[in-house]
Amino acid sequence: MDKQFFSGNPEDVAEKLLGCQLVRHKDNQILKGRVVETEAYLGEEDPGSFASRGRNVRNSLMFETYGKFFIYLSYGVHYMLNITAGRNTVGSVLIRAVEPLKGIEDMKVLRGKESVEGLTNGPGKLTQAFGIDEYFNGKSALGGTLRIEEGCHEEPVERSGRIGISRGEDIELRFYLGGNDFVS
DNA sequence: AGGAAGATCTACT
DNA sequence: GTAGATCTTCCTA
Repeated sequence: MDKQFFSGNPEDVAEKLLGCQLVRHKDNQILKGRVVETEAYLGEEDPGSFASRGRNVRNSLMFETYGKFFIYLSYGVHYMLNITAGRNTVGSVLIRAVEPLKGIEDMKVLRGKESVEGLTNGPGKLTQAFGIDEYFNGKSALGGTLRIEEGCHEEPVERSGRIGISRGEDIELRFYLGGNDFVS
C-alpha cells in the first residue's frame, strides 16, 4: 500500500477501500478486519460534509492531507475513523463497518460483548473493538500500530445515500459489499 | 458567554 | 420503533 492509493478523489478512494484490511497492533496482539462499508465526504460543495462550511480547526486535515487518519468524537462518546483522501481535492472517507478477521476474542473484550454479532458493524462500534481513539488523529494510514493493508473482495459493490446525516443524505456516497453480514 | 447540533449506540416498549 | 445519554465544536450575540 502506498500513499498514491489515497491521492484520488474521496469517492473513488471510498470504493477502492472496500476489501482492504484494517490492521491494529495493540499490546502484542494483532487485530484485523476487512473493510465492508465506507462513506465519502467531499469538500465545500458537499452539504453533508464537515468541510461544507469552510475550513476550521476540526476539519483542517480534510483540506491539508491525504493518506492520514482523521479521527473525531461523535455524540460525545464514539470515535469515528476516517482516512483523508485527494491530493488536489478536499475530503475524507469514513470507515463504517469491518468484518472481523483476527483477534476476535480481544475485540469482544474491548466491546464487552460475548458474540461476534454486532461486534464491528458501525463506525462507533469498530473503533471501540479496535481500541482506536484520538491518539491516531493525523497519523499516516500506511504504517504504524494502526494501518491499512491491501485486500480484495468477491462481493459486488453496492451504493446508497449516506446514513445519519441531515443534509446531503440523498447523494449516493455510501459504498458497501452486497450480501456481507457485517454491513451496518 | 451560551446554545444548538451532531458522519451513534443501546435499551426499552 | 423511539428515546435518551453525553460532550466537543462551532456559531451567534
